[in-house]
Amino acid sequence: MRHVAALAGVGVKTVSRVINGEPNVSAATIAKVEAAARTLDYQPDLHAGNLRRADGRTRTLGLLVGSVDNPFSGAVHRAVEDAALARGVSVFASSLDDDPDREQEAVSAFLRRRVDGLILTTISESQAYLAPELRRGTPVVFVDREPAGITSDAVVSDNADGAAIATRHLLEHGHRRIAYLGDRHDIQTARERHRGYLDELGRAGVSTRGQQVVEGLHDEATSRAATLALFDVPNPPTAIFSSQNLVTIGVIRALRELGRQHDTALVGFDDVPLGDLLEPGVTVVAQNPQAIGRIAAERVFARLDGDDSAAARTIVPTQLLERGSGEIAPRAEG
Amino acid sequence: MRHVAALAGVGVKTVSRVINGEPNVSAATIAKVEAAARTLDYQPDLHAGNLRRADGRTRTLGLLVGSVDNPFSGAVHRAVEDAALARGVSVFASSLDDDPDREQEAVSAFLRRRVDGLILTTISESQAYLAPELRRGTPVVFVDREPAGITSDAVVSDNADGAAIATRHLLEHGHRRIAYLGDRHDIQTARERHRGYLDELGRAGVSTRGQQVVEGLHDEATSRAATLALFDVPNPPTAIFSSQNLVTIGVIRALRELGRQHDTALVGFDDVPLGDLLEPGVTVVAQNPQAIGRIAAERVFARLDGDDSAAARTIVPTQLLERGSGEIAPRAEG
DNA sequence: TGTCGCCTTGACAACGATGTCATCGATAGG
DNA sequence: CCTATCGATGACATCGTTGTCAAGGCGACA
Repeated sequence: MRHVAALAGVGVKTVSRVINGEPNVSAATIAKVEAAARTLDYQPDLHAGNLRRADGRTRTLGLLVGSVDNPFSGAVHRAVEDAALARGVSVFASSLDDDPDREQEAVSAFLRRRVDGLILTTISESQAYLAPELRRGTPVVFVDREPAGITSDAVVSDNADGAAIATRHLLEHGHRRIAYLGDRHDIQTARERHRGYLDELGRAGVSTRGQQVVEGLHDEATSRAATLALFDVPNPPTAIFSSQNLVTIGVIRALRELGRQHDTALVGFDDVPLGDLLEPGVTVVAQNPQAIGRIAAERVFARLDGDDSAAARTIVPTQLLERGSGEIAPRAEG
Repeated sequence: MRHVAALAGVGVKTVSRVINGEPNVSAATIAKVEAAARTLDYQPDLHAGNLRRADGRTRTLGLLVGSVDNPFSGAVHRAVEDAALARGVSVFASSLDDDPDREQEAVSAFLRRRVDGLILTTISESQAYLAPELRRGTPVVFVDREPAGITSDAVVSDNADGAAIATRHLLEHGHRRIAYLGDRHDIQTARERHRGYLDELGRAGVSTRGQQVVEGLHDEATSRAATLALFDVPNPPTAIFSSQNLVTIGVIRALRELGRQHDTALVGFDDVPLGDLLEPGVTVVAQNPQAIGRIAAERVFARLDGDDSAAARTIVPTQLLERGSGEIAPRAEG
């Protein structure tokens, strides 16, 4: 900026005025400064400005998702980016990998960079460590999973309800042996989905005792292995509820290997890419990651714009997509 | 930091020393400062530090990909993040949407935030506008597509070669009417893939005249429509080469609607999620986005570490994955 | 015991920008 | 013609941090 001022033959403050479009600068001066800026290919330093600027905004957001490589996360990310772009805000994106240390690291990196707001998927037992930052006025919106040990905005799917819908769907198609394949128990949504499954069985008066329940599945490989094991017993399940997209994919692989994809019902939680093109099509309780991301971003910006209403939990509806795999009838008892 | 210094009863410079782990601070002082920092929940301001710091590094990277929502982009992003995380670098990720204005906007936003390096997928005709920034010493690595009007590192797939492999594969299976469904012609990789297709037909002595070539396809919907139209002529193609993942998905949808997925061969460029689970499995020339992202990040960091060798173009091999759709024999002439 | 040198520490300027305020000249009003 | 007002401009302090440098204290060594 000094250089631009020197080249244009004006003071730095005048350059600042031109760059920021402040009023009360003569047309001739504006032209001189703009020419100089172009010549020097000047880009203002946003951070230096922020240091002194009144609002102290970095026009930057921190986003923590499961993994930027996961379709659900990608959709959330894209929605957040779209909302941010409209306001000239850039987004730092990081992957959680369901690792509490990564959560801490990422949040800390965001805060050191003075992001204006945080949109977080979390895994650690408590997010109480964010309390000081919240008091400082930084908006924090939790996505996908609700926070613990702290109160702040959250945008989530109704996991228990969605799991119940999936389970009911299978019950309604006559299944009574419905295996549950779930993610790690330290994940809040996994616990909720497990609960929804059990509750629905209970409501239907179906014993939860005889059901095969496997938790701790986190990727395709472990899910595939767990599915294969399901059929290694006398009375294998006639239906499977898989509570996460990668788990669902593992189940599909295993069922194909066993040649049982057409005689074992499957409903997954969270949509699977190209799920409608598989045979059978994969019936899922789909979440709405676009809406989750969009609403979370809107919430952050509303807070930044001064909204100080009480922290709210927004529930984004799930939707049962019947594509075939969930509508398979139970095998005749054998 | 002033507050921490005041609470600890020391000077700000001493706090700075403790925070940065500089030597020559007494153990007692370190303890006092750390206690004060914890009490106040102090987070150093990275940007303020950078303003004065000698190296002027923000420990920040700008990444521009097709769309953070696209599986290819997600994989690149994840690889870049992994490399960056190891060095304490955070990543700004933006989506290009193949829009030149977005390219300019995103790069400008990155530069205003003083990123240490850029990893870019580009669409505008020339990246000459980056020359001043390059001269300033900012490493710029182009991914997926090569730059124009400027020389800098690039990490790409061999698009023409991959397209030739796909085409040859179809020729070897006896096809002579091989339709080409491609992306917009202003995309460098799309042109390369088109070229590879034509070249291979030429090498095989197959006329390119009679082939149906549709370009300008950018999403599932347009690709689906174009595919349906392919079969609206007297001698429809017996094979299709689709030059991009979304285009491939559109083709699959259309072939299913027509009931021709088992009698029309298909090879796609770029892998498709769950492509191995479809029926038939989708034969593709797969790229290696993980490697592309990783190598690009390594390149940026090598440059930052002082590597000033000539700009290099790294070609990441493609791989033909035979899964069924590409091995379908031509229909008997009718 | 004096000197030297090392460890420890803080005062101060500087990074690149913006907020505040004073100055200057021109214009309008009396 | 004088003064009040306003537009245009720049000097200067400041944001939070680090680089530089000097000073004070203490132990070691001659």
